[in-house]
Amino acid sequence: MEMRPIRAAAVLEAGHPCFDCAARLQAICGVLDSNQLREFKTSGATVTRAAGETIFFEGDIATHVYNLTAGVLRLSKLLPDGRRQIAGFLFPGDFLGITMEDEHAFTAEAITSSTLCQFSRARFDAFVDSHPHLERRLYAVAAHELAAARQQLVLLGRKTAAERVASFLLMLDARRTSSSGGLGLDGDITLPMSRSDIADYLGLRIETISRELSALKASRLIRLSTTQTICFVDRERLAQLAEG
Amino acid sequence: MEMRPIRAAAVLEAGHPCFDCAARLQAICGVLDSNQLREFKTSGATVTRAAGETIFFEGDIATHVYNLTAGVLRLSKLLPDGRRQIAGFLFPGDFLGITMEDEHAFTAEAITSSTLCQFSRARFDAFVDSHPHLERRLYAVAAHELAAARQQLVLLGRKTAAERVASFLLMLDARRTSSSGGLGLDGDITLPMSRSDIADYLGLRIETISRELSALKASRLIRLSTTQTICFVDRERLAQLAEG
DNA sequence: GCGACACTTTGATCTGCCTCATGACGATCA
DNA sequence: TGATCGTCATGAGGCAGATCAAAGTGTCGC
Repeated sequence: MEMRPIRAAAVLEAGHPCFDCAARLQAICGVLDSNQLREFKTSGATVTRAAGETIFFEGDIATHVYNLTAGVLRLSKLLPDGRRQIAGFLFPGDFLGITMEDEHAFTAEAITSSTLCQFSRARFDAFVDSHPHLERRLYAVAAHELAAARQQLVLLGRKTAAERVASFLLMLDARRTSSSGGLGLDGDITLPMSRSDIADYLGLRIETISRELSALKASRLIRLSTTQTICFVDRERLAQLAEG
Repeated sequence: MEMRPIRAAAVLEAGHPCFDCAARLQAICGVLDSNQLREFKTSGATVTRAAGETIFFEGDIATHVYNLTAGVLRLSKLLPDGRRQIAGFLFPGDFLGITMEDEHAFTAEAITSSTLCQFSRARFDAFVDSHPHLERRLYAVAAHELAAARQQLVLLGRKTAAERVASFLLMLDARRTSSSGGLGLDGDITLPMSRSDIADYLGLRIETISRELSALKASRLIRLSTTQTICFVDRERLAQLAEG
């Protein structure tokens, strides 16, 4: 099932509600033309969350779906004793709320100050019903997320701590190139999330993240400008390390 | 996006190509009526694989998609040094081939002798294009697989060996109840896969699987009729163990 | 039945990452 | 400037699960 090139006009007229949305072409909205987009946008609302605030909790009834237009989110789940696993990070353009269940299986929280387009599930479904290429786009998004999750299964099931951290840095860089707002000079990437978030994403402890980053730095594969800014020195060897 | 109850007739006339397909109602075919189903089925082919044979390799061009009608498959990936991760098992009724990439990211192999309905990607896409509720069903399948994969992320990232094995047994039982062919008396479930497959699915070694199953047996949570047949003795405590 | 082989179980030891402890660093604010 | 707090880094030691080794069990062909 390929994406047919139903391309929306890249430029919107001034005054369009999505005029200054940087994420529009990355998001599912990318397949809508100016009029469809206006209708879509006005069927929902814009909501913002400060860093640390929650969009929804695991177990909440899934009443809405969202498009993330600015900021970074994490999707996480807690075990009864407090162990936490982060299933993924969301960047501008990402769709939030793929599920066929009544309840959310994961908690969604803002890592940085974030902006989202919010739609009620009922309205969203109705809109999708009448826009077949949007439905197709949604399937593509789900398939993409599935591929990413399965890739992460390999990492969590079989990779060493060093391989996990290397894979993570490369993955983050790959996404930054396409969508994220965390830009920098050349090989510089910004880590919007804390060591704790990285650890819970990679199935490690924060001490291990620190140690592995220090080791990568000592082997001259990366440099750490600040604790949140990383510069690739030898991407080749990093990629080798990531795959074992 | 809910499933509207576009329900196909449950009973097919004799002579219909899908007449004796046990998986029809579980598979994506469940939303097709008798005529649509005939058209669909005859647009593809039926293929069989013996235990251990491969349907496709990771890296192969994704030329076809499949419906598994009988048997059990595994989806796996190898790291260069031979470490293997199994991303999931497929049972009758499951759809194989959700991807937007040109290449398969995982290898699909038959664990038991299996039968599949095979469709060329092009024909399948065309058929889906003209059957909107099939498209919706595909999205539901992708969303379901995504939820399962994320659940597995929690297991691989944060659960102990004992918790993983307990979770696995319960998950297998839950699927058997709905679709699998591995029936048995009451609480008996059949493990169609080897210890090695279980280990590579749970991110453990086969010795650990053996030890944990022995431990569950010793604590009277399960009984092992044969090495491949397990009987739940205390499902309650098993479920508690699975969640920590 | 018998032998060969693959899979599974069990035991002994090892190790990679976790746990616990402590200190460094940066941000905020008085 | 210094005090307080949260995040990050680093060291020492421990443990869950890996690794290595060997014996038990089932299956298949003859």
